[in-house]
Amino acid sequence: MAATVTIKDVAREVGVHPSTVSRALDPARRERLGEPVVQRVLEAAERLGYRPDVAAASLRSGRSKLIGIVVPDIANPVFSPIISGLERALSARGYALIVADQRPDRTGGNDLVQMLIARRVDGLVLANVALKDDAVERCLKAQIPVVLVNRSEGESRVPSVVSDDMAGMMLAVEYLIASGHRNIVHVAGPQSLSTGMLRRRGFVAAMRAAGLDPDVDDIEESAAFTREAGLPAARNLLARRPDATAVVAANDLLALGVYEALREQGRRCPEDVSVIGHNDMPLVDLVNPPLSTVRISHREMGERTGALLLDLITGTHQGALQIVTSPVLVARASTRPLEG
Amino acid sequence: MAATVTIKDVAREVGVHPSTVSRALDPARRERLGEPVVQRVLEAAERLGYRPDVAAASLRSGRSKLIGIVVPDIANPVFSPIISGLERALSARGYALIVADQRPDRTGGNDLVQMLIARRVDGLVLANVALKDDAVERCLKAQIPVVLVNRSEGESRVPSVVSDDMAGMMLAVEYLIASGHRNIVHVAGPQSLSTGMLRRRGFVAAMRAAGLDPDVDDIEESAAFTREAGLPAARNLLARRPDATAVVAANDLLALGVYEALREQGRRCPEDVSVIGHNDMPLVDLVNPPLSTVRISHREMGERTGALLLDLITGTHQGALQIVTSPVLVARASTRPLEG
DNA sequence: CACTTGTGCGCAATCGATTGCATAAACCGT
DNA sequence: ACGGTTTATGCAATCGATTGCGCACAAGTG
Repeated sequence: MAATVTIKDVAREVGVHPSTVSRALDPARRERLGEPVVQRVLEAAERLGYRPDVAAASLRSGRSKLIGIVVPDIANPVFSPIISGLERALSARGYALIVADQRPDRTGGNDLVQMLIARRVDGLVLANVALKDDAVERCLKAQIPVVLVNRSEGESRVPSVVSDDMAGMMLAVEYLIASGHRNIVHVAGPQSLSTGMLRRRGFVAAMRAAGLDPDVDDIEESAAFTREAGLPAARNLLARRPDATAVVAANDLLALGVYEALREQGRRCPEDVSVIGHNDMPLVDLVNPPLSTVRISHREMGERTGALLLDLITGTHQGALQIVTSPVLVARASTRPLEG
Repeated sequence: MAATVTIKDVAREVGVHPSTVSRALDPARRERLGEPVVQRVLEAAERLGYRPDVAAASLRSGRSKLIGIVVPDIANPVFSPIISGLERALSARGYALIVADQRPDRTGGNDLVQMLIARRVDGLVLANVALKDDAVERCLKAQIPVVLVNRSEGESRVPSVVSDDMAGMMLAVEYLIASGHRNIVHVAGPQSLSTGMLRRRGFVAAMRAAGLDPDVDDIEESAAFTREAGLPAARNLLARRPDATAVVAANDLLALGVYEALREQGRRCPEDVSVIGHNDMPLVDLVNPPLSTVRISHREMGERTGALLLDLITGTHQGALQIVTSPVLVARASTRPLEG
């Protein structure tokens, strides 16, 4: 078997003490050592094929070079690019990523954060916080660096990386208004999530700014950010407001639910009703009709989350703790100007 | 600060030796202990909020309860459900998952497997092997349990969980033939991957079985399993075989590339040309026209991969080492019978 | 030339849990 | 009642790397 080569073997090979090898291998503390020794250690380590034992290092130093991320669903097209971007940022700096999936059916969901902490992760990313979430409390209490991504908390107690959800929704509404629409309604996301609440606020703000004061009838809250939840929500909304000429959905999946509801009623998109989504997830440019939406770069959010978290861990962070990225409107064929 | 409570604290609390606590906490070796002691230990551990230090346990025991997975792209709709299913199977048994993304731009891709091994993972899942891949060699040499998923190796040296790619493609072709099509062509995937090669073989086999002997002109190999690669491949193929009435693509993204090529040429799907894909990824039921395809349950593959790997690790495995799942045909609107 | 200052490295304790072996107590049969 | 088992638990070494402390030896100072 490949007898695992330890720091001791390298030390014996070079003729120095293990502690010297340890120092020589760490770029930070290498400075205090003599140049020739460092070279010999490096050469020997390379030659013997030395790989540090992360477990041992972690045990002694308390640092694991591991980051944990908790997501509601790995396969969700919103979260998978976030994970991807995060992994990229982390691996570039020698960190690895543990992914934990917070499905509702999971026994004691709160255990997830505990589990990751028990694994001694150096930092944590939460992609699933609600506006009021005790997972954040637990991280705070555990003194562990944590960054929220995609969704933020009610009170901003911890750093976060999010899209400007209000602004994104305002872009969508303003675009419709500029196209002549006045009877605009909103399929909102769950109001327990920042994305649901802020997008709804953006809707209301943009409508008011145009002198259109939306009332409760103009908004229907969906049970989840899914196609399945979008359909009944859209049905209700369209029944209440048959005169609506445009529907703004809180995300793309909900917008696809709206498509289905319209189809059920025999109304056409965009001829009868314009629809606009949020996220610009893959393939929505190919659905029928191609969906107008608000584009968010989830991958970029993941990358910036990683950079922020690592800076926090190493204590080198400077700059804002609340990072907000700017979404852009992508107009496709599901929206059209209202004819006079 | 939350002074981390160790096994020693629990031992002191109960009035026993640390080793006793260690045994009491392990369901396997608990049997050999007295009932009352076990109870008191469990109670004390619970009360003090004891969390085992995985790093310490890993160092001593050599087991990390970590599994690594290497994927070509986390955000790919084929691989993200695999990761999701895998994570579910693993977490149910106390294992956590480290995800590593094997992007082409990565410096020294082979380091990924090494990196995971250096982190002392108990097992490895490779979702990105080519037919001839030295990553497998390295795992074999490192004596580490490994399972391939989605793609298999040329020589079956290691366990794998894959869809029956040949059979899936034959389903597609047979369906078209039964609908009256004869001039059927194939946009193949990269032949360096098992999915690309086996699906191509399935195409050839099904055609031959129907007495139609396809030649090289009927097949165009794409550079990658992407929409972008599908477009030029489809262009070439349709130029060579303008009389083709049906195109079978090696996966859904390639099929979407075929859509674009048809649109460029002003030909309609399915009126002029039927198209069929492979994978049944999310949203292909909503594109225009809804794509007929061969459905693979990637999530289930992920779950079975996890179960297999854990059985391998614990040495309790019995049964086949090559698991093959059966795909099903999903007929939608992109295919239609050929009118006599 | 003695004496302080500094540099480079060795020493040994330590992180927390696991495990082979030792041992004391309980139990058994005759 | 006693030797021989069996059973339950204690003991201490161990995994591999990190790190505070301290010791040489060299360089610098009066």
